[in-house]
Amino acid sequence: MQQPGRPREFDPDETLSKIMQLFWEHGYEATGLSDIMAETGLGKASLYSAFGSKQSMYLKALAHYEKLVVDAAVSVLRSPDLSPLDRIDAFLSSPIIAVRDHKDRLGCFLCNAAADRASLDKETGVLVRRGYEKMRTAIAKSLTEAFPETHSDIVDVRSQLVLTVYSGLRVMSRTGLSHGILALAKDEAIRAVS
Amino acid sequence: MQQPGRPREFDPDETLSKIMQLFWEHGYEATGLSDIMAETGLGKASLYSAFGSKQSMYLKALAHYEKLVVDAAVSVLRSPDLSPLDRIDAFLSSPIIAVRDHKDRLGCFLCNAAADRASLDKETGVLVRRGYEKMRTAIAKSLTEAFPETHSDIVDVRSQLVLTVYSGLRVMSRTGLSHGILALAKDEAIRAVS
DNA sequence: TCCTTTATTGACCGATCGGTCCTAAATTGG
DNA sequence: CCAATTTAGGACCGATCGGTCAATAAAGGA
Repeated sequence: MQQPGRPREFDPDETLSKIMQLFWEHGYEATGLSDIMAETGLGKASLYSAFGSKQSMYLKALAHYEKLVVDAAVSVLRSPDLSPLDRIDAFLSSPIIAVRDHKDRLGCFLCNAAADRASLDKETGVLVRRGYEKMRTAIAKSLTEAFPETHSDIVDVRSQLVLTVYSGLRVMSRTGLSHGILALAKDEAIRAVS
Repeated sequence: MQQPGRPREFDPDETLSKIMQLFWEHGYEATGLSDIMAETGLGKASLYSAFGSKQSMYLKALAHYEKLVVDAAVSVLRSPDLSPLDRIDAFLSSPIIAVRDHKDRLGCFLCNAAADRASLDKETGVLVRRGYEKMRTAIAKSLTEAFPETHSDIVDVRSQLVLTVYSGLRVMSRTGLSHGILALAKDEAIRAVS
């Protein structure tokens, strides 16, 4: 079953991934329509008809990040193959490993968006908070599993700490800080919630 | 004693403070020369002759931030009126108080620069890392004072954790997150290094 | 007073920005 | 084969971008 009219020649999801990469790496203002056209190979009008304005592209890219990357992180935090504490370790280690193995200094799109756009654009703030909360909830679940006797208030506090450390690691990783220094903070954070 | 030629009609330091505010709040790309002209009341050419290109203005603004804000934070961390641990508490509380009392969602210019520019511009990365290191050293000094018997390696690790939490708090504060939630993480971080 | 030096002002520059529109191409159902 | 519908490509839009320049103004030294 297909709509009448000429079919589109690109995969919107794939294209959105490319747009996401650009905004993720360079931020909102530093990414031009021309960059997006070059990266996706699409014309301006195609992009507009598919995704709307630049602002709308950014929000869609952020939502796409939530679906791809945040949900993957949440999966790690629920992986049955690891102990609850090892899952949190893996969660906090991922930014460090990215730097160490792939010189990946993208950081976290949510964190970058927080610094870049959240104070200027309410919708961005809503999306970022939602993504953060997803991760915090998953962290809290792991902590509860690791320490069933701990009061839930304490779990909330500690999960917030883990999330804050994650956010800090991601941001600092963009400055070129060595992964060794980042790993220090991670290990101490794990110790703090154990 | 004065140079020959027409004297400038503005205070470069005051002007740089205004430029700093703009970049701090809106980031590099979202701040236009037109914004800077409006805020400072100066003509484009005056700005250029005094501070150089936009890129150079940004770096000077970042260095200005280091001198004003980072050094002030370091002073807090050395304040003789507070116990060493209370100084660290005050340091981590400042972003939360800013949100609570002044709805100040600027975050930390260093952290914003890290997310915004550091991965695109090496000089920005150098400045940001230098500012971070200043703060970390001051934190380490307070920790050593608070727990003289602790091994210096442990102090380094814990000071890095405090700095990471600070960075995370500052970034998350820009999303509109309530100060109550931020305070949770802060208290737990203090507990972790105590 | 006149010359040199520096600062201010506003016009001006080409390039690029985000966004629109029109035409041609490709598909459907009739 | 013929509308109707949707996409693709690219010319085009006014606005704004960062940056320069020449003319003018204001100071000091001689």
